[in-house]
Amino acid sequence: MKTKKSEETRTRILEAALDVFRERGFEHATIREIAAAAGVAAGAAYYYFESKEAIVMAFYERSQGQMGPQIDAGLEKSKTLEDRLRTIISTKFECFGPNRKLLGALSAHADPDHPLSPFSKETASIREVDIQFFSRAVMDSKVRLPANIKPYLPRLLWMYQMGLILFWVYDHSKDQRRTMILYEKTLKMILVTLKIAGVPLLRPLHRLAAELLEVIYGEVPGGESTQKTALSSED
Amino acid sequence: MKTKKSEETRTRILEAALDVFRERGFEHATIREIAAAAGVAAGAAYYYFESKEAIVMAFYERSQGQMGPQIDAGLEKSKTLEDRLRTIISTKFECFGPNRKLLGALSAHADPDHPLSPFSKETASIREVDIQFFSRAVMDSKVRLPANIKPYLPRLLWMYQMGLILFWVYDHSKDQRRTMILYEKTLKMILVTLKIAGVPLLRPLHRLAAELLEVIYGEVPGGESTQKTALSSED
DNA sequence: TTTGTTTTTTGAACGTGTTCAAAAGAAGAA
DNA sequence: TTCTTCTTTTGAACACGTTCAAAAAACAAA
Repeated sequence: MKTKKSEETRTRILEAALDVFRERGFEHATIREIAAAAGVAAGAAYYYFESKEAIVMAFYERSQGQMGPQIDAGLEKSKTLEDRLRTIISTKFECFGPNRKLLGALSAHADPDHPLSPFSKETASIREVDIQFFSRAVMDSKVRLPANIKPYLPRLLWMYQMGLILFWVYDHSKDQRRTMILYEKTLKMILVTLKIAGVPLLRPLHRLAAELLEVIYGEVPGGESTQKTALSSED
Repeated sequence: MKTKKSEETRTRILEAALDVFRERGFEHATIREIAAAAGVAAGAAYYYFESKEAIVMAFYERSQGQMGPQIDAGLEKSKTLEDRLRTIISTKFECFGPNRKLLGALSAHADPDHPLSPFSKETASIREVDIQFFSRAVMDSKVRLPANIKPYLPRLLWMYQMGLILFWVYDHSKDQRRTMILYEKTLKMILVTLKIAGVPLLRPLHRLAAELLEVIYGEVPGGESTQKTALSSED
């Protein structure tokens, strides 16, 4: 039974953890310190969270939840694909901003089998919600892409955004200026690329890309499949 | 003084570690187990290696050293850019093959500040040797690229290769078939892209790419700079 | 050989994330 | 209230990576 008090304790621990993380950095923060700050025993943290890193994950999920409406509203207003992508990505930068470095604790997991990896089946639902934003951004926009590539576009854009965020997390430059330039330039490049995607010259690239995407994401456009991991494998 | 015996003990520990890693996997292998297998006390490992992960790094360096001549010989023989790139990349897959999963222990570090990150200043010399291979591959090949992009090509190809390897490390498919397809298709795509890079239609992309690369790598083509990290920042 | 110096090895101890049996508390049911 | 059951909390204990003072071994100079 989900009692009120229990949920309160959970957030108290989460909040305390975020404080300590911000102060000491993720690695130097100790569970005992966090527990003390939350006014509970060390073991209590493990009643609510699977691991130290899972606390960061909880923060991530919570942020994602809070971003949802904000992104929805933004997408409502903006009309062009560029505006929509900017809405999604900029919102993330803003919301994660105060805890930017914290995300470094999660980016340690490239392994899709690790529960906390952005590509794991455990994080599938978070990821799917996220990809949905990009689906909406692409939907009824003027992009004309070959039918065998278009279905993958939202996932590719999500991947792009993950890369951007990763760069951002470790960007030491003032106000993460370098990330902003990366953002600006690469976004333009993507839009230009989508714009000229129709020219016959690029046909060979399309073919290759389509073949590749089908294998990597293991899906034919229109077919159904139970894909759980971000880059599904059928081993 | 570097005694013979000392070096021998070091490799004994390294070899024992690799055995245990292969058997138990990196995470489940314990230092005490490794030390026991090497016939030394637990602390001894730390006389020779900075950390458990540093042992994997040592393996990486050693492999890199062994690959060098092999790649050199291969580059000598092959004439086209495609052949050269295949030589470099395939050699890596072959050499790392038996210890593929081990590299996962290193890929945990996206943080360029971490000593064991592929992008850190500590690993700069390894990285530079590696990038040299790609320089040789590009050198006196028929690729015609704008002068403001071409200098970055070796580093971009190195980055591409790192991505491939990362995918490979976590590829569960039989014989890493999916990675091989990714390899095949993306390599073709890169070659096609380089081939058509000259057409005027792509001019806007060139401009954006050049501006971006200059900021990210912090270098003007021809200027000197003391870049230490893989994606240098001037904060 | 003896003495002094440097390199190597040891293993106990530390700090940390994590586990878990047991205690404490909350919520009904009587 | 008292008994029962479920949830929450505790804190000692564990395993592991790592440190380090001290012992041992190797070496150099006399």
